Amino acid sequence: MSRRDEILDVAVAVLEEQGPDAVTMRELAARMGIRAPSLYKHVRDKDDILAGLQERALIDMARHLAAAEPGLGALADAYRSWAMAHPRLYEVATRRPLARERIAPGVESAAAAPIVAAAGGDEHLARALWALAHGLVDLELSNRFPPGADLDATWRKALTGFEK
Amino acid sequence: MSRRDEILDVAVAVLEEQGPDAVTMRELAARMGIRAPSLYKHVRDKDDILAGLQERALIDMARHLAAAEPGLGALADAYRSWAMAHPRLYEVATRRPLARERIAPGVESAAAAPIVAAAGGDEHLARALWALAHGLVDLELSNRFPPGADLDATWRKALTGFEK
DNA sequence: AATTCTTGGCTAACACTGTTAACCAAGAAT
DNA sequence: ATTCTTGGTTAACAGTGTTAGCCAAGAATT
Repeated sequence: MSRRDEILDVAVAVLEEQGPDAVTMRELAARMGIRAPSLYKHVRDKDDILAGLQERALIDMARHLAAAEPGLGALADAYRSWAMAHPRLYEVATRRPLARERIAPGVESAAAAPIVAAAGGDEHLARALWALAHGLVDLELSNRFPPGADLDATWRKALTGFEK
Repeated sequence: MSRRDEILDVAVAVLEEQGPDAVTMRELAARMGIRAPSLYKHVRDKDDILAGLQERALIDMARHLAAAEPGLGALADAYRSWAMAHPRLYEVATRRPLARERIAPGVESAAAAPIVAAAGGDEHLARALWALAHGLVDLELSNRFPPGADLDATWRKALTGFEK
């Protein structure tokens, strides 16, 4: 495993354990037993680390979505459950422009594939479904829904419009 | 107009002109002809400023949505056009937990009202519609859709599921 | 075997961030 | 005439990402 990958491992751990503000060059370095400037021997800058996290999130989510049972409902469940299992990672991967230059080719389309399949190949429908799921997750993660809202019911209602 | 409101005015200007990273206490102060520490006489901390921006965004968006023609399509257009007219403000207002304690009561429900109305009072449907619109806007703003994607068509397709 | 090159660490330092403390002048209130 | 409040000031601190310059150890080359 490359040193860069070790850094990304540590970054994921810090992110999920202590939140995004704790993902600092000095904290990552400390966990690895080195000093912050040494990180730059393996990584271009902090943005490079975040792009790495984004790529990892896409890959992992793609695998999770691909393993879902067939059908729109199961796919939606998979999407939501992945996000809720890795909330910080979901945010950091999602709330920044896709760094297409820094991400291995095919990763983006692999993540999209299960959704496109569920949409029967209709790319507009696929994007609509994706946006719907992302919107629900994003609003839930940033506490925009009133406390106590029955989000299971909301998800069910949301999907009725699209189930054939 | 209170000094706090002046600060928020400046913050909005800096945000839209130079992006979120430029919204710094020293930059805001410089534009007002004072020094950074003086801002703290009118504002609790930087988070207080961001909460103020969030409140302003909600109010302005509520007015814009309320002025839309009746019908789901027009409401969706209004939502999207407001976001595209104030992209940075939309982000900063949306990508942080709703600071309900710092926001005037009624603002949140006023912003939600037009959507709830369009949903015929069904709160789950309203939240689904909101999430759909937010998801589409959010993904567009962070450049997640492939370059050149026909988003008008995606919006049209997205709404077909919900038009009665 | 002797030399050079590369790798991956180090310290020191810089410019910038939000924020606090301590001070002070001017007008309002008593 | 005195005191209090308002809204500004400078100096400073801890923490951020990042660069420059140095150096030891192992790899590679002659």
